[in-house]
Amino acid sequence: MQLHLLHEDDFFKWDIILKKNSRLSLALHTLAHMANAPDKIRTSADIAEHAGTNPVVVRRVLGHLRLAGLLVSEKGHAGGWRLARSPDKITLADVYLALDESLISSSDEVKSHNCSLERALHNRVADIMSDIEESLLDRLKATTIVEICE
Amino acid sequence: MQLHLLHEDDFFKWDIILKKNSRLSLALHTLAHMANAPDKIRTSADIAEHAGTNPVVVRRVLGHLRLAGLLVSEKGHAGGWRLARSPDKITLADVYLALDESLISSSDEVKSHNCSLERALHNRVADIMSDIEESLLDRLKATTIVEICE
DNA sequence: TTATCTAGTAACTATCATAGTTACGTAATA
DNA sequence: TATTACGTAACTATGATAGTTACTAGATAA
Repeated sequence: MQLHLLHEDDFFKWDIILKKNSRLSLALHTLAHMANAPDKIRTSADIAEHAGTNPVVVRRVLGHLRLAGLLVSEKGHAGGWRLARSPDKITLADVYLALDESLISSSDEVKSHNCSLERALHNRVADIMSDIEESLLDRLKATTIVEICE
Repeated sequence: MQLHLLHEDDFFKWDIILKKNSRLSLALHTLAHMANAPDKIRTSADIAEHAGTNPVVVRRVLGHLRLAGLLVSEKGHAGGWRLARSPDKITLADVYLALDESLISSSDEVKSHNCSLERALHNRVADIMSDIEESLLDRLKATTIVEICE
């Protein structure tokens, strides 16, 4: 039925490219607004309305930023979200890493590389992908949240 | 029903990140094998079996490379696929661009940026994304198909 | 001429990631 | 004690991708 069952040499995959993913945008959007008025506490409902999405989605995304120590949240009356530290100490790399995405997906399913060509190919490309991710991070580290809303 | 209908300030999106996408891998895999034996003509069925996928998928992906002038294909008896030029003249950037993917997706749906903050944010991030894609391309241009299978 | 082989492509299905949504538990406070 | 807001599970809807079937067009061998 499926051709790839016929061949044990399971195909390996890399991906650069983009994902249909608005988490990064939502995170940056929110952080930028917070940087402009750091003392204001915002509820997920406020943020969702401003960003045109749903409070649960907001809590989901900002939860990653909380885990990464970029935001703090408080429950109950007068609760909500605020920056955990000065916005000039938060870089785009912090945000990117907080969202736990990776530029490179070298599939785990890399099994038997029968031919040496495939092994070589895999290693070469993996090295290049590492280079690329490193330079991506360097570029993101160079910009803080404050700078993107000046 | 949908909150984003309540707010005209339609949210804009960027994406870095990766897509679940094996086209790049299939393309590189195939090109690397062709570089090793440039005179051999390969059918989509051969390639599919070796890559563990389906001939139609192969023709779909390689079709992009043909449009980009990296491969040629011939129909009929003894037809199939081969390199359109020397593999040391094909860089990873050629392949990446042939597949018509873009690292950056600054959504077309960027409508009204009501607040100036959003305009600034959008412009800043777009600039950074351009930087990143440029350096990605530079890195990919630096490696040829021949080099990834040495 | 005819059979065969191969690319090109449309159309459909299956799978998966994501976002959106509802619902409810937990914690804080007026 | 009622209210507010986060935390999170569970479900649905949507869209991208790959896989698959089936067909057409073109090229060659017999």
